Amino acid sequence: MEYQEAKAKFISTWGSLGSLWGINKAMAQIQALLFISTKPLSMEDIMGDLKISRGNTSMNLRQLMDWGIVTKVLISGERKEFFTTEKDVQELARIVAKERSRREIKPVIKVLDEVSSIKDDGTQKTKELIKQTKALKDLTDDLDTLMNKLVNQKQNWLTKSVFKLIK
Amino acid sequence: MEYQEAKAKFISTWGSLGSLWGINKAMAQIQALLFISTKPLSMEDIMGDLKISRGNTSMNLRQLMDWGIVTKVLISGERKEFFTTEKDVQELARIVAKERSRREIKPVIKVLDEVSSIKDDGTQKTKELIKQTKALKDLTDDLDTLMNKLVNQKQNWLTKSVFKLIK
DNA sequence: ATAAACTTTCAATACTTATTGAAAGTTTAA
DNA sequence: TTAAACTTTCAATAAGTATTGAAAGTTTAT
Repeated sequence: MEYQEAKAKFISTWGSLGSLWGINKAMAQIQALLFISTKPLSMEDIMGDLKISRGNTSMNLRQLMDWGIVTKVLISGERKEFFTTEKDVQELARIVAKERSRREIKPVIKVLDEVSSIKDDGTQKTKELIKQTKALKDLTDDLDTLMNKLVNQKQNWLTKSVFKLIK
Repeated sequence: MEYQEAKAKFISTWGSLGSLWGINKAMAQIQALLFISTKPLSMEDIMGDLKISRGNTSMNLRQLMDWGIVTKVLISGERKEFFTTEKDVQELARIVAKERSRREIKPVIKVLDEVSSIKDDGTQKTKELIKQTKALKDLTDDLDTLMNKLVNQKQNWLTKSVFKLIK
């Protein structure tokens, strides 16, 4: 496999995988492109390479910056803006985990908590609703806590954690 | 909040959350309905309660059965088929984790492995592609391993794991 | 073997989400 | 201050997904 083919395969796979880590295709592809680039890229570079429109590029770069995954870099002598992504995969994982927790998991925990706190009117179906949503709330809470714990151990958190659990 | 309101809120939240655990809205809503039901439900029951068509119900029930989350139950004296979902949240989490690993994560690891194994032609950009996809592959691999480890500890795996990591 | 009861399939359609591109907005240099 | 260089916005539209509903298929009882 040649460089071009490998690059295309990587970007396309990472793009369609976006949904797995909660972002859309174009966002994921832009991030992938920056991730394997040896230097910051301009909007023109990105548009050209991925063959997407200026508007699309602009909006998705902004979202990536909102997530804290991509940053603008100013290159002296250049009028255009250039962009880079976080290059360390561990740090990238930390950012993604934190954002997803904040954006998606925490709000769900809140709803589950509300629902599981309704008054027990003594009927079977109410008891079941309370019991099951409570169980789901506890599970979600535990998973969220675990994820944040993992991710906050800066150095080599993953290897260490895997090791702890294996032994 | 009354039973009906709480039930509706739960089903709707769980439905829109489907994407978080990798299934579609109708699938998630059917599962949610079964999850808080005190007895198995027929296709009619589900269609009526969620106000979705027969075809939609049939297809999504089938998918839920493919995932191993929902099972048919035969009720003697009844001609119709009835359905239940796994009621234990821990077991549910195990199933979901395993399926997602198999369907999504493993295939990605394979691609990352292929891409990171291209011949190093000595250029900067090839070196960067290899280095970064390798790092991503290792991370994904570790996360997948960790998830499967977690999930295979049958009893109270989550609480235990959280405890281990905290202390 | 027939028909009623029930389930599945799938082409048509509705709904949702992503993308374009050109106009409006902003910044910089002279 | 002007205009060129660049970025953002957003209505229109395309692309992608989910849903319907009716016809075809299957099972069961007689």
